[in-house]
Amino acid sequence: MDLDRAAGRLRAGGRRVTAQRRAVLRALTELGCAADAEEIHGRARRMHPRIGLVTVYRTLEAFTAEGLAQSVFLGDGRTRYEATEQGRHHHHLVCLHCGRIATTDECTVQPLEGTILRRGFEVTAHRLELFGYCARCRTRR
Amino acid sequence: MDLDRAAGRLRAGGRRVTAQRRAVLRALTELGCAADAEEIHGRARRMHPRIGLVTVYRTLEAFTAEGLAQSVFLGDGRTRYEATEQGRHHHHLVCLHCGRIATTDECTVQPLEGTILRRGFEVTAHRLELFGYCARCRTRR
DNA sequence: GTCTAAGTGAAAATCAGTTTCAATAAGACA
DNA sequence: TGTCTTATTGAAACTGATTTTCACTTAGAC
Ligand SMILES: [Mn+2]
Ligand SMILES: [Mn+2]
Ligand SMILES: [Zn+2]
Ligand SMILES: [Zn+2]
Repeated sequence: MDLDRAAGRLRAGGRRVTAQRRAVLRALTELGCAADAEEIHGRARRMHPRIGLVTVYRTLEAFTAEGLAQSVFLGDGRTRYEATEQGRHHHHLVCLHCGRIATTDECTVQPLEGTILRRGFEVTAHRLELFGYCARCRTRR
Repeated sequence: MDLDRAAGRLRAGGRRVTAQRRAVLRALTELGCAADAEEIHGRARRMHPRIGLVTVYRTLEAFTAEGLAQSVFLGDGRTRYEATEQGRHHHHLVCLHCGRIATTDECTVQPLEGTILRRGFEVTAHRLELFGYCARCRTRR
């Protein structure tokens, strides 16, 4: 998500574009997958040293509301975030041994959503995370 | 999961079978899907009035480690738990309007696990939650 | 029955995330 | 460009979920 597009979305939502928000947006894209608030704060500080962690939390909330970011839960007690990709989505493969995160663009959930709709429930979103052992950890262990 | 089976699994893991753990196990099966620690505590108290919330947390941790229970994350800031069904699993449909939870036994994730394995990552578990609007909330709103 | 380590409860601590409030600064408008 | 309104910010205090500490209890092995 480039800055202009993001700025437009924020303004469309009645929100202001601040140096802090630009810093968080850049941190988010630089960090890639599933970064937590502390990590995002640390990275955002490089561009805007005075930014507070509170502002990072508030910004992530605003970004999520405007569809610029989305939350990811990996079960480690903190909420993680990543920039949303327009019209696409991916899922995470979490290695239970080393903690590294890989991703898949493949998603086999849509057909299931159809079946569920036939039962009356309209699915608008889903979360899928896969856990196991990455190639590295599977061989040398 | 019946008591004998559960007791066996606990003992196999070097753990003891206590009145508190029996109460939590029963609470878990009575409550069904995705109950949080407070709810489980409230229910367990009916059978064992002196049980503390701390013990409930510790028991849920033990049960999870022994495969008797599993955690569920619905994104509301608390960890939820449910008894594991042997050899089966299901997924949750969370209504974004009324909060009610429905379930599906259908799971389209396994073929994806195969594809992923071909890339070297061995999937041992997955979490899938679906969000949207239930029949009730979809019609009358 | 005795013994020992696992388990328990209450209180205190931790940790992620939220709220409060006074100061700051987008950006609409003159 | 300057003025004004109101969203945003940072620091400190707070909240709510979960964990840790520690003295006491008890399951279950012998
Ligand atoms: Mn990702
Ligand atoms: Mn369930
Ligand atoms: Zn790994
Ligand atoms: Zn509903």
